[in-house]
Formats: sequence, structure tokens, C-alpha cells
Amino acid sequence: MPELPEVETVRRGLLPVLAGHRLAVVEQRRSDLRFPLPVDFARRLAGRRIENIERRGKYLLIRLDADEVWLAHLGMSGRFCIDGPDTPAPGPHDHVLLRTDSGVCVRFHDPRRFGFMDLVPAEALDRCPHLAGLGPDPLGPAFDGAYLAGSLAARRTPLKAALLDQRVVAGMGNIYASESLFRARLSPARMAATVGGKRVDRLVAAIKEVFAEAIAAGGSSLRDHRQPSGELGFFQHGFAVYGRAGEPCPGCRCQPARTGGIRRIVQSGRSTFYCGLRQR
DNA sequence: CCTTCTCCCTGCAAGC
DNA sequence: TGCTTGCAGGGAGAAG
Repeated sequence: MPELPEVETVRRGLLPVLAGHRLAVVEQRRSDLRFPLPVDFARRLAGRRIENIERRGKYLLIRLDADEVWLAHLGMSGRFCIDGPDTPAPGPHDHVLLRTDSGVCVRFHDPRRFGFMDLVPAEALDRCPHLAGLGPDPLGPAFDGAYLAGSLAARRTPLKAALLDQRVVAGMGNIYASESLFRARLSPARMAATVGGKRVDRLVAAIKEVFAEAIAAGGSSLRDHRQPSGELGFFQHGFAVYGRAGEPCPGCRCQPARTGGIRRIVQSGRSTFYCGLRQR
């Protein structure tokens, strides 16, 4: 399930095979993913040169010649696969097939089709609906304690729900929200507006650390995520709390027999994992 | 405006 | 074995 670290891993994997190359062949195998693809999508991509690939939050920004941007969101099960010179016969979930001018085949595969793509003029990027409301990238300098405290101050929601709002932190998702809150020793149920001062500084540091470590590990491969090369990410082995309900907390000596260990609760319809002793 | 809920889609795993 | 059920999750839009 692609959150920021998984999307960044995909970006880094695609960059060497796509940047600087032209798309010699583009095949679009259905007219819609989550939303309809742009009219003439494959035809508009064919022959184009890819200048660079950037990321904003969970969005890939594939910069094309003629100042146009191919926007791609992986949804929950979207995957770009680098197949090399020979692509296997496309399966039912292979929706977009590419071949570059150097003969490398790349496939967009998305069983659940929650992913989507768009083509946007570069000058319109900042006001396009997908990106316009996004908050700062958590790894950048604009994401600091003062910003986050201000962003949380007016929110009357549990802290974890606020973190999942892409206007607050672009790229946060369900797994890394639990992991970041554990590292910051903050309860996911605490009201967002009560997080300031040292608490918010701990949270900013925790988010930056967790994301940096997850990117270094190639993301987390639970079900869907793979690096474009096909390699697995391995940050899932570093989860402190996610998916570990009932296990002892790795940060304190609490005994699961007495405390229940790591708890799973549901907030806004999503699972949250935390230690009720360590996180306040 | 703000927050919460529901739905989209499929594969997988657990339970009967 | 085979069926049903529930869960996973990002984001849009509806509902409150």
C-alpha cells in the first residue's frame, strides 16, 4: 500500500530507465482506472521524452517535453514494473504498457484500480485539483514544529486522523501514522489541537526519521508494494506497532499479560496500533 | 466551514 | 473442500 516511502521508492526505481528517454510505444489497455484516463492518453504519451520524475506526497510527477506533466497516483495496489526487453503477456490487471527508445518495457499493474493518471500542463500543476491542497512534504524544511503546531491547532479530531489528512502532511498514510506516533510517544486518540511545544517537535522528528528509514529500506512490502525492479521493500520488518496487536511493546517493559501489549483500535474506519502505556 | 461516513475494487485469509 | 465474510487502504463526494 503505497504511502510516501513506497512512492519515493518507485520514483527512484523508474528514474534511471525513464528519465532522458523517449516513449517509443505506449499501449493503454482500458479507458479508465479509478477515473477515466485523459482522452487519447496513449497517443499523447507516445513519442514523448521524459525529462525527470518528481514526487509530491503520494503523487508521481513525470515531467515530459513540451512542459507537460504525467501525473500518476498508485492508489492502494498500483505498481510500476520494469520488465526489461521482453514484457510478459499482459494479464488482466496490466493497464498501461510502455517501451522506451532503449527497448526497456515498463508496465503499470493495478488489481484494485484505485490508482489514477492525468496529463497536466506544467504551468497549471500547482492549481490542479489533485495537488492544490497538499501540505508540505514531511522531509522538506517547510515541515517543522511551528508549521505542524499551527496546522493542528484548529483541528477537533484525534491526532491520528489529522495526520492522515494530506493537507497537513503530504504523503502520510495509515501505516506510517501509527509508526510515527509510536516513535513520538503520542497517543493516536489525543486531540490534535493539544499537540504543541515539545510534543509537536517530537512528532516532526519522528515522522522525518520513520520516513527516511523506510525509504532507505525500499518501503514496506505487505501485500502489494514492490520496487519497480521487482525487489521487495523490507521496512515491514522494522514496524514497531503496525500489525502487531497483542505483541509486547518494543519500547517499554510492559507485560502483554497485564496490559494486552500493543492495541488495535479503529479510528475513522482504519486500524490504528499503539502502546497505551508508552503513548500519551 | 468542519468532520465523519460510505463507497469504489480486488485478493487474500479466516471461519464455518 | 468450498462457500461466505471481513479486511486491507487513498481519496472523492455525500451526509451530518
